[in-house]
Amino acid sequence: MYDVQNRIIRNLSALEEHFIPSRLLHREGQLEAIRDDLQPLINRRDMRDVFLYGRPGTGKTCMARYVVEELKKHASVKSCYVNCWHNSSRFRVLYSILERMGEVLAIHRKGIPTDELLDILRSRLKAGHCIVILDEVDKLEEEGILYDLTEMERIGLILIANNPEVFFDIDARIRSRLMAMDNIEFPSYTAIELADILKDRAELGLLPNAIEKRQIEAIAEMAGGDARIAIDIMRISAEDAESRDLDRIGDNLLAKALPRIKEKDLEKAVMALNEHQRVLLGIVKARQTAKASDLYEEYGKKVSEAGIKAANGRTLRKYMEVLVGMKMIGASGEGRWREYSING
DNA sequence: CTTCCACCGGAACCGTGGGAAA
DNA sequence: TTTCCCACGGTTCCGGTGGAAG
Repeated sequence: MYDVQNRIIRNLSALEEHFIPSRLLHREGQLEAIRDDLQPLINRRDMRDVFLYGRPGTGKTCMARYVVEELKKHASVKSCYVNCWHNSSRFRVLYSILERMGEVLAIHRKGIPTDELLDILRSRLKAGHCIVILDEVDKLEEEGILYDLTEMERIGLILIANNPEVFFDIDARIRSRLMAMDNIEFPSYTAIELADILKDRAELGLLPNAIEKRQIEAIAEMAGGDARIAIDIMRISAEDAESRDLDRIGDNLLAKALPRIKEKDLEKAVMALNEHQRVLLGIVKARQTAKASDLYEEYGKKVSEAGIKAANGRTLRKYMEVLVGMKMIGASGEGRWREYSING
């Protein structure tokens, strides 16, 4: 569909999360390094596995996709992207890989053992190499899958995580394999670098004069080194301006965009919780800080008021673990002196 | 110093639900 | 249809921990 009557947005997809730009600014070193690691695939040899780490919005995922797409123009390899946040078990990771390789029909059976998935994958790989991008690899619950995949021939891994601490308290055999990978750091962008990236996106996604250079610099300053946030601010304020039928983005819309992004992110995260987790989160939020004993006591009260069957104590601790892992709640102290608090 | 207490978290276990084979 | 097999979320069990109480 052509956006003929649009006054702000030229091409919305260029401002969305999964867009892969034709060039990646300020990542020349990383790009070269990964290209070198993938190089052997062109001659049908195994690539060197890579591990990309850095804070959110530093271009890791984008880079991985970019490099894989680029390579596919020169080599016949398959590729698949798996997000370990949603696929955290050994079974789920393998299932996703096979699914993205087009093997769904063959494995419709639900009662299939995980080891059989490994065998299927192994046999499919006889046909050629496959690059697997494992995003948010630090969210994996069964790290053993990393061992399975690293020992498999014709599979190339691109692992992505927020911090290199995935290496800590992990099985030594797996750790040594991770250490042997090419570890590539993605530092946060500076405001100047972010402004360059935004200029590129604005050229693709927005109509001329929809946004001023000065405003782009302001967004870059706001985003705190996070390209995802920067581009989101631009997209949301552009959509806002478009819906108000303006012919340029107003400064007031820019200022409104950042809190809206945070709000949306939180909303999305809360949606993913179950009712017990929401009760727990609500209690900590209301009190700002809660000792474990008080938290569980109040949970019991709230839940019986609402007529919900209380979850087992161990289950509650697992729920709290999830909440803390999502950074929605902070935790300090040990044992019965553990105290939970609201972040930020 | 020893025992107790209340929570933490790993591991084994169980019930459930869905798909396939008999 | 029944029977079997499996993954998965939740539960049960239990050793660990460290300040408080005796």
